[in-house]
Order: sequence, then structure tokens, then C-alpha cells
Amino acid sequence: MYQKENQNSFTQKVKSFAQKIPKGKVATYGQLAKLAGSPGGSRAVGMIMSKNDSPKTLPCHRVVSSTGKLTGYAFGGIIHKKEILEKEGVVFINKNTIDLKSALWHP
DNA sequence: AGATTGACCGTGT
DNA sequence: GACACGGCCAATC
Repeated sequence: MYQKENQNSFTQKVKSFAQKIPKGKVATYGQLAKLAGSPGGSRAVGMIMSKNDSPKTLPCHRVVSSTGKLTGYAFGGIIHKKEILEKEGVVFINKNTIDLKSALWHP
């Protein structure tokens, strides 16, 4: 029995989870890394986002740092990212910081 | 194959 | 609360 897991690749898993993030919610890099199987692979997650294929297949705009601070966005920059999140219904406590207290995704 | 990078995280001061 | 340092992981040069 070839029990080859479908998404064995760390990258594949991260992408899948990123798509599972509901609208109006956000997840942290560390959170995705942990779900993907690497609790400390937060940096690797960030690299995947930077090399992402398309914003439609990978809602990387719903991924923020553990402090809720918005970090890079390969499709228009932080400015655009903030616009999208705000449109999704995410609450911002600062210019580039979101309220994880209410916007953090609960897997 | 080895070294460096990168959209990070946690802890200490 | 802000700044500095080290550690971890995967992709890329």
C-alpha cells in the first residue's frame, strides 16, 4: 500500500493551509509552519510566500507575523496587503499592525 | 555540495 | 515598549 501522503512537501502543506484561512481572519507564519509539520520553520514559510505563484492560488495576504505586524507582500507591497485585509474585515490597531486578538485564525 | 538568504520567533536587556 | 542576539527551517545561488 503506497501510503504516499498527498502533500508531503512542506511547501505544499503550507499552501494548502493558507487557502484554508477563512475570510476576515489571519494566521501567523509560525502557525502555518507548525501545521505543516515544522514548528520552527516560520522563516521557511515566509520564503514560500515570497516565491509564491499567484495571489489567487495562495492568499498570502492573510499571513502576518506573530506580533500581528504586516510584513512583505509580493503583489503590490504592504500597502496593498493592508487594503485587502481591511476589506476582508480585519481590524487594524495600527498602521501596519492588525488585532490578532480578534483576527487570529483558529484552526 | 556548501554557503547564503529570507515576508520569522522567542528571549533578554 | 524598543532594540539586540541567537536559533530554526527550507529554498536559492
